[in-house]
Amino acid sequence: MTDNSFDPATSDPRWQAAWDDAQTFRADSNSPKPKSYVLEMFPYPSGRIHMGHVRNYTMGDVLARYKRMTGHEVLHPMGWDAFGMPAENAAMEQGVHPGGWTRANIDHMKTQLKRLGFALDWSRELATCEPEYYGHEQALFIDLYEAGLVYRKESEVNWDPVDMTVLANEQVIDGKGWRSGAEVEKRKLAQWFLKITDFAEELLDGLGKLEDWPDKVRLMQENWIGKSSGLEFSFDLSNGDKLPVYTTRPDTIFGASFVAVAADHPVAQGVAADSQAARDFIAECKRGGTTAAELDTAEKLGFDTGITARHPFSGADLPVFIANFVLMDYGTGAIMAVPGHDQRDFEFATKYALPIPRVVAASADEADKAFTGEAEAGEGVLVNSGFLDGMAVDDAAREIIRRLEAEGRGAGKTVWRLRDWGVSRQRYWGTPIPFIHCEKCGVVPAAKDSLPITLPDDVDFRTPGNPLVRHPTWKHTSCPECGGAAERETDTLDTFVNSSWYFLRFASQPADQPCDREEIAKWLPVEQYIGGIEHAILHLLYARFWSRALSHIGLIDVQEPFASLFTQGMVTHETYSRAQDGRAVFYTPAEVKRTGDGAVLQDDGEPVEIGRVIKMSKSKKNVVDPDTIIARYGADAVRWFVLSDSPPERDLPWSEAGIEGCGRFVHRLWRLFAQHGANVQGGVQGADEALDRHIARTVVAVAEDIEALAFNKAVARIYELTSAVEKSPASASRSAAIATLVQLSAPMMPHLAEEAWHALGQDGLVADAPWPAVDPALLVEDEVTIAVQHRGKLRDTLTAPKGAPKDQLEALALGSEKLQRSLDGAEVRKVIVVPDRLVNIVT
RNA sequence: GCGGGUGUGGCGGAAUGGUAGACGCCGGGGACUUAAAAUCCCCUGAGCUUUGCUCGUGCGGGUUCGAGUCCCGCCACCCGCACCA
Repeated sequence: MTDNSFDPATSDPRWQAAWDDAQTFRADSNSPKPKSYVLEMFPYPSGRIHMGHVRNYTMGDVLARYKRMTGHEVLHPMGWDAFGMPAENAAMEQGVHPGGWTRANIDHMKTQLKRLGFALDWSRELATCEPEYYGHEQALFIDLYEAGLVYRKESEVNWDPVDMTVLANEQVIDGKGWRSGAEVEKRKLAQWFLKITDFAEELLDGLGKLEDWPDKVRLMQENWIGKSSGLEFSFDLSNGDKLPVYTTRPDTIFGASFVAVAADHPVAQGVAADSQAARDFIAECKRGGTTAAELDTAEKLGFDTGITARHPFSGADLPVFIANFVLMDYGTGAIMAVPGHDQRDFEFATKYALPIPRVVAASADEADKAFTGEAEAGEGVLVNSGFLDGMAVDDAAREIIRRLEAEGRGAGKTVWRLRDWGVSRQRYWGTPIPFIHCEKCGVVPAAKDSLPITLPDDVDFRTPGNPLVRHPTWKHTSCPECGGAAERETDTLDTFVNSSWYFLRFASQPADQPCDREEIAKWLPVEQYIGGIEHAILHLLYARFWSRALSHIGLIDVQEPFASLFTQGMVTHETYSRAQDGRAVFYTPAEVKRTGDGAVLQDDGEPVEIGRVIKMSKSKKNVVDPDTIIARYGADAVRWFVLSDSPPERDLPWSEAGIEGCGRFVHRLWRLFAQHGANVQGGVQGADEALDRHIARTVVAVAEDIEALAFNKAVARIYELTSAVEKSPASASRSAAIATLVQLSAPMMPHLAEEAWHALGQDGLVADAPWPAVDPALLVEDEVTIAVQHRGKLRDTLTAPKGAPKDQLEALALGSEKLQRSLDGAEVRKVIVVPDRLVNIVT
């Protein structure tokens, strides 16, 4: 080896081709090795990959390559979440077909991913927009229907009257359609739903077993499912009606001083029918924002209906208000308000001068203690509550439920926040819902042998509305039951359905069914799933639901598809801008040159303002293009950068200086390998024990770091070992260290590692090499450094034999000149000895 | 407002209750070179009366022989949200 430079432009493609030719990363379902399924969330084919993808897929890749080296049969697939609105937007804006646009994007992005040298099994690639995928999804949808997990009901949508289309929430801006600017209407449509609520309890319980999921994600899902238990009972109203309310604090029932209903509650509507004031108030409630933050800070408002509600125990007449803080779609849309023990009720009661009785106190003798400006939601004993007095909160709640149930006036009830999943989308670019509307037979599933029901290609997006509805022939078919003329369902499925089972199809892709039970059992669950926190709730909950639902119908036997979940941080970059006509104009990093602590625009040399480091986004122009970076530094430098420095769960600030440093390190490593190749021919002898120990330590530590996904730490250790090897004189140990270093860096810098492996004269691919073995004897240190402290402050460090007895360490420490100077003759009162660590002298 | 998280040099960050700042970036100095680039070596938390000492992990307390780490109370920022009765 005489060539002293490493050229990624020629080396990267060479090794990528070598892996392809050898089908190195093809997963064998029949392998006897232990399996490992490593999966990253598959991308939406938007057109180009971004740094977030690079970071996500590099993490998974390092793990996949490492797992291969440690003797696992690894499944590491890739595919495309290929249905969705951006393709239809492109169709409308650019006049291209969504399918053509999507497939071109896939081609391009696949090329980009290949440039990064990912160890992917491309033979299992799938795109959800292909009939080979969505046809099976249609079959699954029919299966779920037959199992009673699919139904239709009326539901409200955002309707854009100009574009004649349904809008997603994110497409409604200030109540107007994002494209047309038209006032959005609420329309009721019959839509398809999946019965996720049947699995609410299971999905909640299952979270407890997902120990390798972030607590944060589990908590978010728990809150989303939102189980609460309480009491539902009815008040008798002064107008003769009954008003059912739901409460989670039945124990505080004697503290109820008013009753409140939501603005769209039937009672409110009834009052509004002949009261202009009520109508005005209801309109006002609807004007305010509906987010939690808005509502929380908004003033509590109420409208006294004049109706009263008879308290079920005290018999008191409580006023009934319409209140802006009561939600119609939770519980019964009406509450008993207990101001003493609920902060919202407290604020309301204070504002409208309603009584605030105390019914829970720390002890019985504090029954009349005043409130200190806020409600008390804590534990205690019941007071001022008749037959409940003296009881603990939990016991009182049970007693109230028992009594009301015995009297047939109410019942304990569990209420969930989780609602059924609406999967209908009135769009073209999605999986056609495999149902047929027949005038005679009603809505019937398509025959399984008629699947896939494919999308028509001859559509145009110049006319408003869903092309499937407008298409001259597509929807016309015959009824599978009676054979008569019938129409296809023109709704398509939510794209979250596509991503709810793709990980199954990766593991097993028979032609005649969605997946094979045995093969699924072989590969699932996914050992490590990696993706963004933005999918913490919906995607991950839906995927868990689908696994359960498909298990429920006997297709697979997987309750939890993802054994371990990791959510990586975002890739960020500082922003560059100038104020122009009172607005900020942003510039891309490529247009800007950093100058020490400032930055100037390349074009005019004038300064630009350096803004906050935030997530890369097109609108702020703080993006760097992976292709440009790969072209300049090579794939390995980019991979190394996204693994370095920042812990993977935190944000990664991209910087030009940082990637340059990584590029330098790649070449530095190469020089080490290349020089060694030149030197080794003499056959170097001799051992270097310190280096041997360092290698052994590093091999173990890097393995631990990779398994913990602590890539930044693994990187630091490789830096350290590199420096140590560079500084060490020629020896057999050094030769061994260099081969080891190649193996250690192989998961992270696979191209360089292959090139070096080859140059060192090793056979085959380093991708197929095992993880380096370690002699356990080398991990045992025989000398340790002891810290010598005086009153907890470091005064000296000493070397001592490992395992030295306490008195020996104490004597050694007391012999330290530096310590004695610090002691300055003071009386030693106590000596703390921590074996192999430190001696602390207390005076 | 509620829930969760984070806070350590100029920057990204290390650190089972036991030597704070590993490793990288930036910066400074030097070597090599006609010169530059590349590369290599050294320095790089602050302060001071500099063989060394003092201070220092958002702020204020506490526990401990010893606290970045544990406890209590604050502050700032980030993320999530559904007034869930």
